[in-house]
Amino acid sequence: MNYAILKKVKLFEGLSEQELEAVLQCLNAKTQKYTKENIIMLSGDNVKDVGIIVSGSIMIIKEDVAGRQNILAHLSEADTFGEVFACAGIKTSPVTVVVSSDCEVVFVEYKRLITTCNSSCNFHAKIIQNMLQLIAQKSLELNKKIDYLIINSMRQKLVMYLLEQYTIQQKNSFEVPLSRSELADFLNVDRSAMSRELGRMRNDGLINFNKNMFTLIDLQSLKDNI
Amino acid sequence: MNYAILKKVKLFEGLSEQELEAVLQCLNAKTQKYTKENIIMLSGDNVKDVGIIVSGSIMIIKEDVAGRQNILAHLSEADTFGEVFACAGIKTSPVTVVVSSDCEVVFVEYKRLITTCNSSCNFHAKIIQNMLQLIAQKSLELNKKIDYLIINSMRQKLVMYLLEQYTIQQKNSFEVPLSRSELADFLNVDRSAMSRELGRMRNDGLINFNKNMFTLIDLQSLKDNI
DNA sequence: AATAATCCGTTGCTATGGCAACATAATTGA
DNA sequence: TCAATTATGTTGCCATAGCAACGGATTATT
Repeated sequence: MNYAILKKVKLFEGLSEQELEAVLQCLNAKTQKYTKENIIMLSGDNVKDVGIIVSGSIMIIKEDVAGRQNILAHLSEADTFGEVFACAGIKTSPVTVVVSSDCEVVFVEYKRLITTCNSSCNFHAKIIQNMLQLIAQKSLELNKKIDYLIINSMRQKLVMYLLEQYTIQQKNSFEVPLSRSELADFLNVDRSAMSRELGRMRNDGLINFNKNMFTLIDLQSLKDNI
Repeated sequence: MNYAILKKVKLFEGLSEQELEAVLQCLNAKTQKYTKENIIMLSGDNVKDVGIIVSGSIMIIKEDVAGRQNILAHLSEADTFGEVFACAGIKTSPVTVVVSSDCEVVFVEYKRLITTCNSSCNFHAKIIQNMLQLIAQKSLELNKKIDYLIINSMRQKLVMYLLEQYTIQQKNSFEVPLSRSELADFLNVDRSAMSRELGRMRNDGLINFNKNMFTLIDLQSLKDNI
């Protein structure tokens, strides 16, 4: 077990190393390795355990009825997945989880995670508190995702995304962490149409870009486009 | 205080009447009345407390950058709102809450809700457990909302909605709980365009409707339209 | 290095659906 | 009861964006 990473897991925040070891034992933790493109969980699959990413990264995606993919989230080291479904007590997953770069995942049994067992596992209370925060924050992320989805102009979506990156990275020039097709899937638009719109925005003197480096030229006009 | 309703609140599940009274005292519960159309909380407002609906109903909405409204949820008696934001520890609300029919809301202080105070309030543990489930389930609802939003054909959205109502109500003919404009806001489409599409679906022999009564005529073809 | 595979931009075509403007029906309120 | 307001349906216009098909560029594979 990679304790260096596991210590950083939000779910285990505030636990001593000893407690952490005990937890993992108590939760019947098991490590599993996956290679890129593999599917860890398919929408409709039985939700078994909560996954903790120890290395690599994954994507949480949804497919609409036409089969188009939509990226809900990118997760990497020390992130967890499946806890919401576990806590909500549903049987099948509403999302698909795919490996985005070779990864190692520790699975723990969720039943034991949220039900206080015997007195020797009194860290459960702490874990439940952590879980509460974690799930609330994930809920907020979905909320934000919805902000993107309810916009129905592609340019607005792009502006919103770029301004958000600008806010995060605090620079006019920054690298976007998504490939073009990933960005399109994230914004729920067609890749080629997005490519065209990015070109238009460049023509309009709003932005510039080269590969994944984007430069916001006219911030004010960009904001006016929202 | 209307204990008959408060007893049904998910958050207080498993509490005795005495405990419930103690909780409300401990949480500094205060009742507030609102009339239709009023705004209980505006997107961007400071999140203060958790609201519990004792009578009437409300809507949780989001506005996109262009000002178009999107209905996230309808809540009524014994439902709660604001708990996610409270638990996530954010300061401003990402959603707007409007009164949909005259209502009475009990507000409780969320800080006290999730932090165990003194020993006399040992029901906190129970409440936290309830909170965990509640938030997880709300997260799932957002997940479902996203299912609607990522679809980009209006007919598919409508079919999805109607089939869901069919599943819930177990009848080929049923009343939809939303007005036309509410349905449009819920599906994130233009009302008049939706009206047109509903007409097309009727012409195509898929459905029939009169006011809020809908009849699914050709279930198979409907499903094929997904 | 050569080939294959993937990524990304380009472009033409076209259906979809947003918007506006109006008509009619239903509901509310005085 | 009548007027006013609101809800819903209708329709024309047209911009947006999806789709498909292709080509060049970049990356991976052997």
